[in-house]
Amino acid sequence: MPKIVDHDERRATIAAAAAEAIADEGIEQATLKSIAARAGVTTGAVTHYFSDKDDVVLAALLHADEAMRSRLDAALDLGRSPVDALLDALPNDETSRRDWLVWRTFSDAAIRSEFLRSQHRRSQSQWLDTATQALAGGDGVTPDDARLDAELVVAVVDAIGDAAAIDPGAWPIERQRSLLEHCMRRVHGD
Amino acid sequence: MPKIVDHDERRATIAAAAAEAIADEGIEQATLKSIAARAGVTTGAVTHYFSDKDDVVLAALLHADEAMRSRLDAALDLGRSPVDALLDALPNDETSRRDWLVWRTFSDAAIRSEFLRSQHRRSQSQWLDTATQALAGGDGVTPDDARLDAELVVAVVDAIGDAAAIDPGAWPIERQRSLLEHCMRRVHGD
Amino acid sequence: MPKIVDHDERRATIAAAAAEAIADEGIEQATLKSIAARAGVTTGAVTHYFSDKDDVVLAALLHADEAMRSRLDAALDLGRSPVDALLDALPNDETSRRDWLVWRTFSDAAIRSEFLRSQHRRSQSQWLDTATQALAGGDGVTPDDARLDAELVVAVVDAIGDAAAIDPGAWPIERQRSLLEHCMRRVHGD
Amino acid sequence: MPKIVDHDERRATIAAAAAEAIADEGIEQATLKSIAARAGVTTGAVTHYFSDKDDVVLAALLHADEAMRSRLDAALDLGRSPVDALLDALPNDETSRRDWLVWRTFSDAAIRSEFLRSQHRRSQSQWLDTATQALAGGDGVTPDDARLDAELVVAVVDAIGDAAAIDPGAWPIERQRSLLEHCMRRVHGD
DNA sequence: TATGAATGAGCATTCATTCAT
DNA sequence: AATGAATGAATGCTCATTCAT
Repeated sequence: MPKIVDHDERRATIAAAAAEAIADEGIEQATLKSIAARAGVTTGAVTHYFSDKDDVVLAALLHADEAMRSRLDAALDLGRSPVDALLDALPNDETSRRDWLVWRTFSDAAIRSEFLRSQHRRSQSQWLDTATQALAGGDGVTPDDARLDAELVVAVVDAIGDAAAIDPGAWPIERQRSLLEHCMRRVHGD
Repeated sequence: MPKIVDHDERRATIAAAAAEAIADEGIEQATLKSIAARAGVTTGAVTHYFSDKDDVVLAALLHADEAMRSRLDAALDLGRSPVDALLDALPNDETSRRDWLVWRTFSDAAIRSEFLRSQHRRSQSQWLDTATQALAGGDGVTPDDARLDAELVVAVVDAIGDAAAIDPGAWPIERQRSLLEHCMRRVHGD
Repeated sequence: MPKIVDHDERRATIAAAAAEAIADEGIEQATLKSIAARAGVTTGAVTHYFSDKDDVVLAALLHADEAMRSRLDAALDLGRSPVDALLDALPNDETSRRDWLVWRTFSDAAIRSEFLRSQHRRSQSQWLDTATQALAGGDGVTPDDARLDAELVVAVVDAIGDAAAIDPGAWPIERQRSLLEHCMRRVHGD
Repeated sequence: MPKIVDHDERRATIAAAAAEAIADEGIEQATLKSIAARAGVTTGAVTHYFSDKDDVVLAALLHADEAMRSRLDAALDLGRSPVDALLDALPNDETSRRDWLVWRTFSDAAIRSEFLRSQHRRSQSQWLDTATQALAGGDGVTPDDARLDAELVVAVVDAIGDAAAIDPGAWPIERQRSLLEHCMRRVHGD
């Protein structure tokens, strides 16, 4: 019998290490060696679980995407207000910032890959669906406007997340909250 | 007698070629050789006018940033409405999309460089100032709210520009206009 | 109770798989993994039966050498004419071509290994002995000439086998037969 | 002005070094590093003049092929007898043996490459043409038989060259001459 | 007996950089 | 001012080998 390992768990560990490396060093500077070192294995182990670097990177991107979505869903499930839930998902600590940085990388990679673009689009529309649901229930709002309101909120969240991930110093949580709440006020016509 | 060349013009040509290369191939894949080829010179010429690759890249980023700002200013000077002016600046053709892609690269680079981060921040606040001015004049709006409205619009424009640069197919100009106009409606309380 | 396996049979199976792999992919491209896959086992099993890759390769070379010789001996035992027997041994189907390709590899390996060179030499002289016997019986031929005739025939067979193994399209069986028969005619003075 | 070098001469030097390396170490063991070292340059220089390893190898193969042909042609031009000329071309010293070893490698490579196979075939037919011409002039020999005689001689020369390249110790020049002269005697019906 | 996880050395290749001309 | 030859470090990747199970 071979050494017993959980193949999927192993892949997940390496994917998480890769996400870290990508966030810290950028997608090109994140070498197999640095990814392996973060995961505490050798480069050979990485190529044992992934066919090539693209494969590792893809796993890292999906890993971070999934993590971001989970964070938002968890917050909503806990019954927090949309604003609070979104603030939970925005880059406010090491982990969430890391995921936003990886998400940026995902977007960049999507520019030059048909396949990643479709993944990216799918992920985007899931965000939009969640937002549309979370914002539902306003009176006297046409479905078209409801959709546009959701797009508006998603756009603002994206912009805040991007800006805060790039320059955390310029976007403390209070600034994030203040802009997000203003957005909600404008959307609700207050 | 040495050959007479306009040093600055030469640098600008190469910077523009580098911006093109970065947008087309990504910052890492854009090699000195490919940049030189686009500019119609040899790698030696590039290193003659720039100290190293970072220097070329910086020039390319500033070049594209400048181009985007000019486009917006020009549109406003022509007396176009804020919405039309912003749509002019958003990625609607090869050139504007290219500049947005370079802007993304700029943002990425700012993540890991103190110097670029300060440049990036300055560029962002110029956008915000322009937006604040362009949107000014609403009655019964407190200065704080005016500032937040401007931030909101800038955020939405950033998000649209980003999304459209990444996935132009998903963001035809009509969609850009429709979301932007909705944003304005909400801001003006219609 | 340990699983019961026939050690020698197991080695033979793997050696045959290795011969196949070497003929198909070349000696360097034939990896332990690809050899194991052809044999329907894991790489661990291969290293269990052989000390290292060189050992597997050696077994494959001897395996193919043995197969070629058997094919010639069998044909002669069936009472076929020397020409027909040799044509049987030449590369005329998948199997015989494969063995010739492995034989080439054997020769290559012999260039850089004292040990393989001696094996190779022994194998060559067995061919020569067989040929000398098969061609024996001409009248008025001195023993020296008989030996040279045999060398001549072996040389021609080697050359045909080589050429046909390398470029089967250029060496259909008719061409092989025609050259071989011409050789015999010249040897017999017709 | 750049450093002035003769591009073609540079390529030829590296190709010769590669031929040496291939003969000494085999095609796979001949690394770019070892080739570069033999040529007295760095690996970067090799890739500067050749697009990749395949390209270097091809140049080496053609280089050796050309050298062998030249050697035969030169001997014939000097008015030597066919036998003497062929013996000149056969592996009798370091250089000629090296070329025969590279020729073997060429043949091997031709097995798996359509392109090399066509090159190989062309080279083979040039040998045959030369042989046909050199042997021409026998009385009472039909053209068909003349062609077959040439094929026979070429086959024997190939076989001797191959054997002598692989195992020089077993094929001193006297043995090469003796078999080749016997071949000629049989062809001429003595 | 047999597995396949893990290693790490070695490869071809790419590329920013230097520099003789 | 401009060239492009040459360098050499670094990368992704392959693979024989080892070994815990």
